[in-house]
Amino acid sequence: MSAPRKTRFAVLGLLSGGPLSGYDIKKLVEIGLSHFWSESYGQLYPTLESLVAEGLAEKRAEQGVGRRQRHIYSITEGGREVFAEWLAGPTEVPKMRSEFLLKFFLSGRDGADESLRLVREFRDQQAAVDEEYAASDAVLSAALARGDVPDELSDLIEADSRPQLLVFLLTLRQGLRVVEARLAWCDEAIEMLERELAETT
Amino acid sequence: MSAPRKTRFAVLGLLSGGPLSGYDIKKLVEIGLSHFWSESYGQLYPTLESLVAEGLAEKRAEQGVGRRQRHIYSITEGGREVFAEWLAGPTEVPKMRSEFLLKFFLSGRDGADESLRLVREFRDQQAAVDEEYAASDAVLSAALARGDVPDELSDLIEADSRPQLLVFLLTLRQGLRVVEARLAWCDEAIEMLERELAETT
DNA sequence: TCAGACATGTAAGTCGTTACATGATTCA
DNA sequence: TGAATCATGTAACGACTTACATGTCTGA
Repeated sequence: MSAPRKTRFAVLGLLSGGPLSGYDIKKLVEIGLSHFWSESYGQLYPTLESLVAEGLAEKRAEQGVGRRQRHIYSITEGGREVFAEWLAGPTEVPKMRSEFLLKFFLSGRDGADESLRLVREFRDQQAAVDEEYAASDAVLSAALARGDVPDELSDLIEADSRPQLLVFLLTLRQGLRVVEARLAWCDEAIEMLERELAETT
Repeated sequence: MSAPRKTRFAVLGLLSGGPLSGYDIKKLVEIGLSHFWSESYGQLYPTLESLVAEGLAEKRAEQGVGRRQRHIYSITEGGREVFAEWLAGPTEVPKMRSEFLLKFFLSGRDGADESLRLVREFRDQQAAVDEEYAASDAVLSAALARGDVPDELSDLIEADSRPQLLVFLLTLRQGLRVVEARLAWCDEAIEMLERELAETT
């Protein structure tokens, strides 16, 4: 049994930084959490409603002077407790599913040529991700050194919060390290497969 | 839209190595693919039925002399085509969801202490996985050097198939590399957070 | 005026897990 | 005899995504 229901905690966690609308939350996730988390509206709005129903969040209508009516949610004391419990509790060891690794494994029967093609394709994919992460890392590292928070992140990170900026940089850097490990693996795999191919022919 | 339905391809791929029962497939996935793939019976048996319904696999009842009736599935020509198309087609860039990274990111507001606790916990978790993978890697590397297939893998890998054994070893080794990258990241993160903590106090 | 961002929501469908139900055979 | 393994399947639930539906405001 045991429902993961992790969307709840992501929402609660973001709300613990201040009141937000569903739309805000979606944007924040896209800006700051996209390399390790995602949420869709179809998940978000119902989750917000259920949080309110359970007393973990409160909904308030912002009267629209100019724009369309927004619904602003704030976390309650109960919500903070539930969030803190989750944070302190056990963290699931994720069971991943990698389509690439599945293909690669299953390509073993078709011979090293096909496996090689797959690795090369994967390498290109990962190299693109690597560049992206490396660029963000540079921006954030510089910001941390200067001690200020980049504009785009001001909704996600409190001004002058060095610990928050550091944690943000570190989450990104884990992604970077993993991608670089995969890149190194690609090179090893290509070399071993090429040698295998050379020996067979 | 576009249904992933990747279980179909995993099944088709395993079937392309020879006829198997649902139970066999489950076991094979557990033995050989567990670090990057999983299947549950609740997914497997319906998938097998739908494969038969679409003419991609054939079902045959094995008359049980001793044991309970088994249903053996074989791949058809059509199944091979569908499988080959998937193998040649584009590979999805996975959108991962890491509960750890979510917690870590969200812990930034609670200060570096909480973040440190999370990283240390994660490090222990990853270290355990690392040991496991490293042990398997040693066994497989030795087998590859000797040129024989370990007994436990004889259902998954054809005897004398060096390319298959190599690919098997390489899938494992990607896992190993990634885990080791995470371990290195943990050390970096711990160091940076400790320094942050020291400077603040 | 029209594209793009802002903004909220629902419906349908897929994917996947867990728990349940059932029953045979083997071996200690 | 009883636990473990072999073996097949279903029911219920939960999580999540996509597409759809709708409408406002801002600025080029």
